Amino acid sequence: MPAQAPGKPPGRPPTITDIAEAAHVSKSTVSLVLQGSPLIKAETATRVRGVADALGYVYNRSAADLRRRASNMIGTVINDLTNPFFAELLVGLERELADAGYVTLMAHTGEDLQTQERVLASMREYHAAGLILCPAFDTSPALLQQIRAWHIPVLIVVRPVGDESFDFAGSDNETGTFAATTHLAERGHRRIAFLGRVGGGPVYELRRRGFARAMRDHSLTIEDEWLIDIPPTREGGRAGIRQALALRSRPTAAFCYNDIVAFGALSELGERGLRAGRDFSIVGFDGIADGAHSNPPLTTISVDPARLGASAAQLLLTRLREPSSPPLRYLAQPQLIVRQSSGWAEGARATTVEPEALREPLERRTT
Amino acid sequence: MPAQAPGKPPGRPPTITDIAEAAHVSKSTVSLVLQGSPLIKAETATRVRGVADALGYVYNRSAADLRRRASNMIGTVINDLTNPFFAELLVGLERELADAGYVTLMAHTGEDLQTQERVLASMREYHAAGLILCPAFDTSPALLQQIRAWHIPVLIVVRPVGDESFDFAGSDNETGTFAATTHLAERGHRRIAFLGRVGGGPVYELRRRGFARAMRDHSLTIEDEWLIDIPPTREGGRAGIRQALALRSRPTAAFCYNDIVAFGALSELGERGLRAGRDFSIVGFDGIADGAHSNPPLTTISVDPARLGASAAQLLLTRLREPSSPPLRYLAQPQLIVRQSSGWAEGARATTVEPEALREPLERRTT
DNA sequence: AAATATGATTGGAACGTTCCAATGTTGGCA
DNA sequence: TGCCAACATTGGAACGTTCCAATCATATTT
Repeated sequence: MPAQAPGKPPGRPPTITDIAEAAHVSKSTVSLVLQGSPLIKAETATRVRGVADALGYVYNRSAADLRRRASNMIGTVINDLTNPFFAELLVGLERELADAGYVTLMAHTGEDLQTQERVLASMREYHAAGLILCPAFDTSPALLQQIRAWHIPVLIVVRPVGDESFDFAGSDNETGTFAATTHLAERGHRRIAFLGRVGGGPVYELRRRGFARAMRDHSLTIEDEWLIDIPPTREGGRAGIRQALALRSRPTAAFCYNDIVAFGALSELGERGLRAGRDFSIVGFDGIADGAHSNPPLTTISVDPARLGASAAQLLLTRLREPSSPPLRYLAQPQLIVRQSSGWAEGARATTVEPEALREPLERRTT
Repeated sequence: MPAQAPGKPPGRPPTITDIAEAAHVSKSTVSLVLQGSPLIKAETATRVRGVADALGYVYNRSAADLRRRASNMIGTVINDLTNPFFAELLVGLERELADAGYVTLMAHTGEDLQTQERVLASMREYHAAGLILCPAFDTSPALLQQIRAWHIPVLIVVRPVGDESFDFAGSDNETGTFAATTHLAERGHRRIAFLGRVGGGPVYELRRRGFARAMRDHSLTIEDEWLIDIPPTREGGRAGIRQALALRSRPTAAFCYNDIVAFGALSELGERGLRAGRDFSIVGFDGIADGAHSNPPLTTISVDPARLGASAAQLLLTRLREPSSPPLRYLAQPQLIVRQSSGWAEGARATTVEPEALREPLERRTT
């Protein structure tokens, strides 16, 4: 602990040169010690370290970064932290990076392309060792090409952009949606709505495809009006349910683009005196923590966002180690978690006892 | 845009010296131009800027930071991003900092004191211009004294720690809770539970005090068993309701320590076939976005976390401008938002029409 | 016409690291 | 005794900025 008087002005913080003097070695030696180099004799190293502590030395990364032409910062760009999915992803990401000795330079775009461009440029100035990008909607592949010219490793997360030549971590959207829809079909639902964006990009496309495939596999037709175009928000979920309930050939269940939409749906159902899982079935996608404690608890396709974040970090770290290996790719296999929001269709009867809802033992103190 | 070939090796990025040469000025001039100094003639400035763009120049902050002995990074330490309250806070924070030309070095502690200490030290090495700290539970004032000795401005957020000599941004917990409890009392509830931690630190104390004061003001007594000790999590909310409903003198309403707890409570009520707002009343605290779309929508005390974050950022920026002004302090005045989760007690009848639920017009695309 | 003020530009020494090449210092071996 | 290898350590030139003091040109005042 430095013996710096609380009120006193800084007074020129010690540098490796100061340590070198005090320890009667050269600054090169000190530098090597601080880097944990095996070149230095063990006893010298401990002595130097002792002196450093005694002087209250603080490593100066600006200086090191300047000389090394690199930093230990990873720039992380998130499009919507308001969605717990991304918050949880970020948590997993940051933890993994910190464990590896990296520090997270974080920026939020709120889906704004200009902001996105600005923060990326800023991260470049700061010499970020790598970038993790959850691209905003409509991010152009051109931007990525540009970043590539910066010669700084980028990992795209969640939403694929551009060709397959970029490192990518995401989830298997088609398989996940297929599982979700199949689950509803197996519970006897024949009229199933899809609540989400039309033309919302590749992720939407894949989910819609999984939905269509599952319907086909169960010989169910899809009425056009069941594909309900809403923004992927809680508000959107509400609106989607309102629309769905007003349809001629009214669905008895809905797959929701993500958990947020599903929450909106649950809310709207509740306000109409309907209970999800009994009067109407809802399945979400993402597996955010809140889903275990919504009303009712949400059946969803879990991609385990925190784990996805951790994997993404791992991928980038691998890339940093192997700058010129072929594109890396990680697709989380999502998992169906059955909770109370999805039930049996009228007429169809449960032949077995419903499985108890899976409930995470997660226990975290908050606020 | 730099005309750098996509595959080619970097090849020594241009520096101000290169620009100086190309523009036939000194590097001092270039430096001044980049800083937007008024000392330089306008036409020279534009010419230099032109050359810089042409060469694909990128400002090197490591170098600048080394020389200036300072950076434009603000270290932000969050204890629990998993709680949307903090996620929204972070969003507000980051946006404000970015607008002011600062970049956010973000770390998540997950309430772990060791992690907290580690990341703070790391931010110090990176020469953060200032720190924003949402302290983990049981953060010792000693840690803050230590940081003070670093001579780097710190702003404490949400949870006060140590004496009043630190800059602080938070919300008026007592008044907020008072309003929440009053709301329940005015709706005819006489047996009101308090779901939260006992001994959970100053924030808990203040909320409990506001609760007690409101009860007293309405001549209501508080049975000990109504003070239900649960962790401030969704799980905790569930457990709290289970306990509450099992009590001899069973409450008809509950104030929840935060919105997360309230969500757990709503979930548990739902699973027991009870409807919040009709069979039992729930009020939360924080005003996170999800509250507008829970089932049912949540009555809560809103502190507008995003705005709190923005204010916090402003406070720190002020401090950076005025390093030695007296301690700054910002207490957000929380606001009661009445939605459907709180209703009239049995027997008490609504004499006026219930106000329409306030619903934010927020519309954000996600995932 | 000299003196002074104002405006525009510049040299060069820092800032605190890293890392290459060089220098000592041992000890082993022929 | 001399030679070489292995081990420990070291000088010093970068890295790309900033900013002070100095210089040079031009305009204004006396």
